[in-house]
Amino acid sequence: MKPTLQAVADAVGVSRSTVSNAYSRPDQLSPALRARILEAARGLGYPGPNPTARSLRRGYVGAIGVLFTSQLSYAFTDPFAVRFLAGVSRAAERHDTSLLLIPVPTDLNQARQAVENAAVDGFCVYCAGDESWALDAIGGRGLPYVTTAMQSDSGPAQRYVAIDERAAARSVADHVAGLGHRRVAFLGDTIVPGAPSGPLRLAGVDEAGHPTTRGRLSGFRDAFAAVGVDWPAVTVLNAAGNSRAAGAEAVRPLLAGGSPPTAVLACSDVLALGVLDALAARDPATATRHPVSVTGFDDIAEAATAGLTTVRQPGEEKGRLAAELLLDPPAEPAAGQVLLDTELIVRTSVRTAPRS
Amino acid sequence: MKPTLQAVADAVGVSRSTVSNAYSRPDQLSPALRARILEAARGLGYPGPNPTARSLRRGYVGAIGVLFTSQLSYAFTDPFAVRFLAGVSRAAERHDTSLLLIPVPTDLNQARQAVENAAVDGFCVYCAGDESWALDAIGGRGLPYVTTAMQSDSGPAQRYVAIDERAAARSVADHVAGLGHRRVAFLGDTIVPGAPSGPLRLAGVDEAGHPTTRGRLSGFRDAFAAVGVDWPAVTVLNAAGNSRAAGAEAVRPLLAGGSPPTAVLACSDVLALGVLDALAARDPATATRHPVSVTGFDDIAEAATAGLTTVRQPGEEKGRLAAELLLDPPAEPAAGQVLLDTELIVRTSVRTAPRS
DNA sequence: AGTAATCTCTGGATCGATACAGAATCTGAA
DNA sequence: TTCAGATTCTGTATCGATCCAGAGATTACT
Repeated sequence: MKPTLQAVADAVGVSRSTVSNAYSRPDQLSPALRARILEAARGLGYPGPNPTARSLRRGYVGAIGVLFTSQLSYAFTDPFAVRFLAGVSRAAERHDTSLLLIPVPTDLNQARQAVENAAVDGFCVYCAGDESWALDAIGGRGLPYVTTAMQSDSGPAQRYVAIDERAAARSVADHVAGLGHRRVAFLGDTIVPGAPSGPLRLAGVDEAGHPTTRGRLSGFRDAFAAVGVDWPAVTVLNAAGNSRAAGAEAVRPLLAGGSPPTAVLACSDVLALGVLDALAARDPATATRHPVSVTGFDDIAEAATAGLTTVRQPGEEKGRLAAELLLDPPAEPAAGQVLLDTELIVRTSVRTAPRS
Repeated sequence: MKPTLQAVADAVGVSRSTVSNAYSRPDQLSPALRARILEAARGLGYPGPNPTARSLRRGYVGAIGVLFTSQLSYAFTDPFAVRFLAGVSRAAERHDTSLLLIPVPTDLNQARQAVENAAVDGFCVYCAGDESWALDAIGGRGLPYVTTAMQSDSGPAQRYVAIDERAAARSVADHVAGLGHRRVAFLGDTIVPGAPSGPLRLAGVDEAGHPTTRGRLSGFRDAFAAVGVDWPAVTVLNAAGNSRAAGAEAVRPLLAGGSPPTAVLACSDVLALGVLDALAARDPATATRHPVSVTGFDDIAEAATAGLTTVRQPGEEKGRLAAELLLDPPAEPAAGQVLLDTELIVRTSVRTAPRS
């Protein structure tokens, strides 16, 4: 059994409080006594105050939770999520705070419990779907949180670091439309829960499940509606997951068809890279007959080497700011609602539309 | 103030224990009473047992620490570290365990304290230098840990998931040597603490600070010694960090020189990619006059697209196994010491050596 | 009916520390 | 010498739960 504070106190012949002070408030006792205490502690093999007991008494933990409402390992699979995490960790470092990554079970009840059982002082919630249950649970515990998307019931005190998804998406789509593309496809991840990979019939963007996807699709739609390509004329492609493979698989049938789109606008770089994979796999003849332009979203590192035209959002900055907002809340509530700028990055993956 | 267990107990008119059981041991009370209790809890806004108090009493936390002895944000910057984390998180998910990522201050005393203050049940230590102080601190707390490298004082109970660095490095180096390269350079990150970027005079590999680097350099050395290229004849290049930029910067002077090496063997893919960057930046004339082969180490995703010849080590597997070993220790101590297989991946970045 | 076994629930002890008010000792100035 | 003020240390209450031995009430069995 590891010795406790009490054991050290007994060994030195002082009170528990004094030993505690030796560790946590050195100014409260003479340096000589403090030295004696630490010495004795070393001798007994006392490793310092028990972190859990300390948190209980102090009422704070020194850690913030980072919540991915999907599978935790996703956080390390998606390059953009990784950059977000990098930003969060940078802020955490500055504040001497640890990061607790919590696996979220698929069962909603268990998921809620996971959030309720996390020993943290607050949460950074990475939004990639419906996380209202999580915000509920966090709020129920009275803990502060910051999200990466404006919440629908967003009050003035609701903190977030987000981008204007719709405007950002519109900027790439305008670029594509401006180059003459009219037969286009929009590609998104799990647009409708449970839908199969491939073309999807959607009455409108409102049917998209995730707010982020909805926002991006809206931007795409707006741009093409502005040049006379109305909603039913565009193809909506559903990918079964946010991965290259899923992106490639989703477009494949369309590419094999007689008149493929001249451009595919994807809701993420990862999906877009998948499209490029699928295009590269076509035989050269069809490739020259039917050139296909591609755009992504996020501007991850691979996008640059792949020459992918995309819209950049500052991932690390997003994470850093979110954590900063949580750990060091601004006095002005308005300062807690941040909309980051995005930037259209033009590369080689979009060409002028071929004359039909 | 949030209500406590006691408040709920009072409201229902039962004892604290019973309310506690309602949450943690449903089989210990009648379903009817349990329902009434949970109902009352909802009514009062009781969010469930306080995680910290629970851990204190139960004596375990439900989280494991992941320790990067360098800067925490490094963990998300280095692709191999990210894959390791992905593996750890996968295992954590299976065991319903959270991951605590702890920022480690540069000051050694504070660093030790950070480890001592972490509320966790054990540690996965990602080895990338000297972490003996951390292992000491963890051991001092009586917590279990698993490392990613054989420790020097490794007893039979010492758990780790590692690779044979030397043999792995030798396999790529043999490949390069077999293709006739004799004028070569070895590139490593921070080979000697504080050394500047660029060529380094080393009496032998033993002078390399980090065990991992030492192992890899040894493998490189062995391979070339076997074909008659002895240590003083090879150039050792020091990179100031594990990044593309650092890799590129480290080789630049050598490439600019009159007789550059015909091959550069890097201790990591990231560095190797940096070398490729530097090579691509040369003017075409010198590029054809002095072709340079390059090898990496790890086989990260970018290596494939860059055509980098490298040696693959299973990063996710490493993380997964490490966490698994920690969370579910094997009865046999020998099973706690894992050496993973590596594989030479031949791509296009290594060509036959030009005839001198 | 009698007794054992089972099911529910209770209460005090405990996990390992920190907070805070106050006691004891020491300083220095009048 | 005396007394206010600073310094150093103590002791009790407390953070919010879980554990465990055992009390009552029920059920089961012979």
